[in-house]
Amino acid sequence: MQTEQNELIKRRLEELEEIKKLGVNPYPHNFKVTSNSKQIIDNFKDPETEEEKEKQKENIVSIAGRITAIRRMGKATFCHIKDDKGRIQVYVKQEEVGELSYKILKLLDIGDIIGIEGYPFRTKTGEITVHSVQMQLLSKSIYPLPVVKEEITETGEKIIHDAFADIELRYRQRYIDLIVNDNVRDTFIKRTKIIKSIRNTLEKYNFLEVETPTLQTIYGGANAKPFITRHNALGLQLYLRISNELFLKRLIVGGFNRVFEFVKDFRNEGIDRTHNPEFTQVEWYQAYADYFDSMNLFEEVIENAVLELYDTTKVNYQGTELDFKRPWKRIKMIDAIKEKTGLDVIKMKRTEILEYLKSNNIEFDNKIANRKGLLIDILFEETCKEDLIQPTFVLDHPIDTTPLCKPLRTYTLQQLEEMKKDEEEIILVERFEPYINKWEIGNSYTELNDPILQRKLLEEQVQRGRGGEEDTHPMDYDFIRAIEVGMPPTTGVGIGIDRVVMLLTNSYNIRDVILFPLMKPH
RNA sequence: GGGGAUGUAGCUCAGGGGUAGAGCACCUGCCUUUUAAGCAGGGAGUCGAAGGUUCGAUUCCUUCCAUCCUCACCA
Repeated sequence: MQTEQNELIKRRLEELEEIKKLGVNPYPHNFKVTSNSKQIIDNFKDPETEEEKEKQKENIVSIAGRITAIRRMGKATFCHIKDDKGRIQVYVKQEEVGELSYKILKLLDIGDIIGIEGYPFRTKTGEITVHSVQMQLLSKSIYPLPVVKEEITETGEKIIHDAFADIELRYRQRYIDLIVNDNVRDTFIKRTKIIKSIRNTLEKYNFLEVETPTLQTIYGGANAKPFITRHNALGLQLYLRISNELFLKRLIVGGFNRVFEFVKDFRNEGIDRTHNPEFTQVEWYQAYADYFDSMNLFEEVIENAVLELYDTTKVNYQGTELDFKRPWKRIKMIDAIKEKTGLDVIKMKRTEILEYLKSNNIEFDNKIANRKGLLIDILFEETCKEDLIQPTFVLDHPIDTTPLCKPLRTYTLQQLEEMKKDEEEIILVERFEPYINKWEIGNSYTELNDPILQRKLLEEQVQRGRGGEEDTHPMDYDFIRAIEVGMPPTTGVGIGIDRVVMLLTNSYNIRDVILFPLMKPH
C-alpha cells in the first residue's frame, strides 16, 4: 500500500490541516490524567435522588485514551475510548464543550488520542459514561486502524465483528494487534507477571540477579548452532550466546552462592510453533545443593507463578487440564523406557537398541549409531515423551547427552573407572528435564565440578565435532580454569520462559508470547 | 529443506476466462442518551509479484515472494 495514495490516509491528512487551520495543535505536549476507565467504572454509584445526581456533576475526572468507536448524532456524539485499564464511553455535547471543540471532534477518527474532562453518569441504556465538559485532541492518527465491533447478543454471547485476525499482520504490526485485540494485551501482561513471580520466588531464597555477556568469544553451555557476528574495532568474531550457563558457574566459583539471570538466548536453528531463534530463559545456580533441591525449587517457582495468575494450580491448555500442584511426578528415564516398551536398556547391548530403533522405524542421525547413551536418549524421546502431559521430572540421563553434569552419587569411584572402560556400560548423570504437555520446559543438573572429568568430557566433545557430529560443545579453557580453581557442589536450572508462558496463557504458537517475533522482511 | 493450505478495498471475506462484489470503515446530508446507532446518497482495488497460454487472465499454467499448518532439523 502506497501511503500517499491511500484515500483514507489522504483524508486524515486533510483533517489534520483543517485542525491546524483552526489554531489547534494536533500534537500537544501533555495532558493531566487523574483517572482511568476501570477506576471510573469501579467507583461509580448510581444516584438515588435528583440532588445526588446534580452533586455528581461536580465530580470531574480527567481521562485520556484512544478513540475506538464513534457514534455521531448531530450535535452530540458518543465515543468509546480505550486507555491502559480498559474502555469507557464518552458523551460529548456541542452545547457543553463549545463550538471549537465540537468542530475538532467532527474532524476526529477512530485511532485518535483524546483527553476528556467530565463527570461520570449512567446513560438510558445503562452504560457508565463520562459526560464531557472539556475535550482536547492529544494525538491525531493518520494510519487507519482496523475497526473491531463487538455485539453482545440477548443470551449474553459476545460476537466480534471484523476482528483483526490476519496472523502475519498481527505479528508484523504488533502495535496494532495490541490496540485492537484485548486478549493479546492480556497475554503479555501475564508474561510479565510470570517473570515477576519467578523473580520474587528466587529472591525470597536470596538468589542474586546478575548480568552476563550476550556477545561471547566462545559460546557454550548448550549444544546448539550459534549466530555469528563481528566486532569491527577488535577484528574479532563473536557469538551471540546460546546459554549463560558457563558464566553463571564462573560466578559460583567467584563466591556468589546463589545467582540467577533472565536472558535472551540465540540459537541458529529452525523456527516452528515451539521454537523462535531468540528466546528467553531464566537460569539459576545454587552452591551446596543438588538436583533434588533444584526439583523442589523448580516446582515451587512454577506453582507460585500459576497461583499468582489464577489462584489455582489448574490451567487449561488447548483443551487439556494441566495441574501444576506440587509435588510433580518424578520418573527415571530408564524406568520410563522400561514402563513403556518393556526394554531394559541398561542390560541391552548397543546393537540390540539399534536393532529396536530400526525395526520400529525410529529415525536418527547415523553419526551417533555407536553411542549407546544417545540411542537411549532417542529411544526415550520417541517412545515416552508423548505421554508426558502433566508436569513430570524425567531423571538421570546417559552421560553422553551432556558434558556439564555430574554422574550419579551411587557409583563408587572405582565403579566409575571401570564403567568408563566399557563401551556397553552406561554412566548416568544427575540431570532432570521437566516435561509438561510433551514439551521440555527446562533442564537441570547437579553440576559437574570435577575439573579433570570436565576437561576430559569437553575434549571428547571437540573430538566428536571433528568426527562430524553436529552441535558439539566447544572447548572453553577459561571455563576449565574456573572449575580448576574449584567450584563448590552446585546445582543449576534453566527454564524456557516462552514455553511456560505459552502453557499458562493457552497460547498455541510461541510467537503469541513474543511481542516481536522474527519475521522475514517482505 | 519436503508436503499441504492461503494471499481480492483500511478490516473480515465472497466471486470467477470478458475488466470486481458484500458487511464494517471512509465521504456527503439528517439526527442532543447512542452502542454492531439509524436513515438516504456516494467514493474507494496493480485481485501478492513476474512470466506463459489466450483475441482477452484477477480467474488456467509455471516460477518467485510472504504467511500458516505439518514433517525433517533443533540436548
